[in-house]
Amino acid sequence: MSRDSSSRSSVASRLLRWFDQHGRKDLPWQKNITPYRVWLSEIMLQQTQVTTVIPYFERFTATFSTVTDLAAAPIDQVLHLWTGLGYYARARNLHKTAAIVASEYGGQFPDSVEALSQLPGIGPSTAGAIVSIAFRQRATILDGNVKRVLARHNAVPGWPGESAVVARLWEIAEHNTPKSRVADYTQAIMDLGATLCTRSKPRCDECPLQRDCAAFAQGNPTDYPGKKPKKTIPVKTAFFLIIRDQRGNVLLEQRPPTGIWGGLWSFPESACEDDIAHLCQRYGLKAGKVTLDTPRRHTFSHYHLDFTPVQVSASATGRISDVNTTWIQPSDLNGIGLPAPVKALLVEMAV
DNA sequence: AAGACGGGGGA
DNA sequence: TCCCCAGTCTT
Repeated sequence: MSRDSSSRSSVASRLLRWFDQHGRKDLPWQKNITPYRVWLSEIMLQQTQVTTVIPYFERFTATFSTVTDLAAAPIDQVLHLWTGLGYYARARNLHKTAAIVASEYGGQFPDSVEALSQLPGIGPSTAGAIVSIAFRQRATILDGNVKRVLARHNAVPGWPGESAVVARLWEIAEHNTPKSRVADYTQAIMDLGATLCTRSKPRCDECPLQRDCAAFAQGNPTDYPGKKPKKTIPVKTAFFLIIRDQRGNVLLEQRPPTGIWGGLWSFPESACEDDIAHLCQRYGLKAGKVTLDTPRRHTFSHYHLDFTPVQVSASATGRISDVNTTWIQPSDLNGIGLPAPVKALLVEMAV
């Protein structure tokens, strides 16, 4: 039996009934639904919560009405609008996919999971979201909220980072996906995970799936999904060189296109205090007085970065050769992408 | 299969 | 502090 004897209606029909009464239907991307807007919202919502995404989504759609407009924009403008959202590879892939849709699909997104999955930044879950929500065709998603709902409802043990666990969750997700009202169903199960079936303090008393929820029956819903095995993350250190000219402009360098803060602009960076003078030479500068600021910590998912801002008084000696640099005014940060801690430092300097 | 990849918010 | 979130890509 795929269904508990106490359940009189399917998971999907109970979720849809709950969604009709309690679901959120006025989020920005739920209005004027188009493939472009659904795609943009789904990329932004990867690993990022709704309240964080909303202002970014509004700025993007106000700036770029269509995927073709986005494709025509310089990548620096895209990264600038993405500043603070994190996972900047999403922004680079967003721009690549916009270009492909504009040039190879005439500005119209393809409508199949297979074709969508070929585009940069679109994986199986995002493709399922676009097909089901924007094209209203049967397709399945499995994002963090859905994983949590299904892991609890079926008491699926293990951490979803393990391939066997996520494979089992995909099976369940596909089994539950209805043929009709699939757009509302997709919104409904994400909404349930975001608002009732939350990581901590789930509101099981209000849940339409409570009566056949295995984890609720066990009395331990928050034990699902299984936790990621914790490991201590390393600490890295760096010195950020704050170099200003007579007009107060600050020297920034564009980071390589891949890796941490890929394509974003940051301070010249030294791993070692003794290398600061040597590093300055690379920028065509002769270092004078060096003043160390108090260190700060920025934490990534996989390491801590303890960075020390360093005020360097420097005089120009020649041209810069192999690094892409620019001078900017801390009071005018428009047009370029900045990592959050770099932007914070610049904003402090502008005061 | 495992690691890389940001930043924010809740507890 | 720690956890982890509307995942995907690279190795």
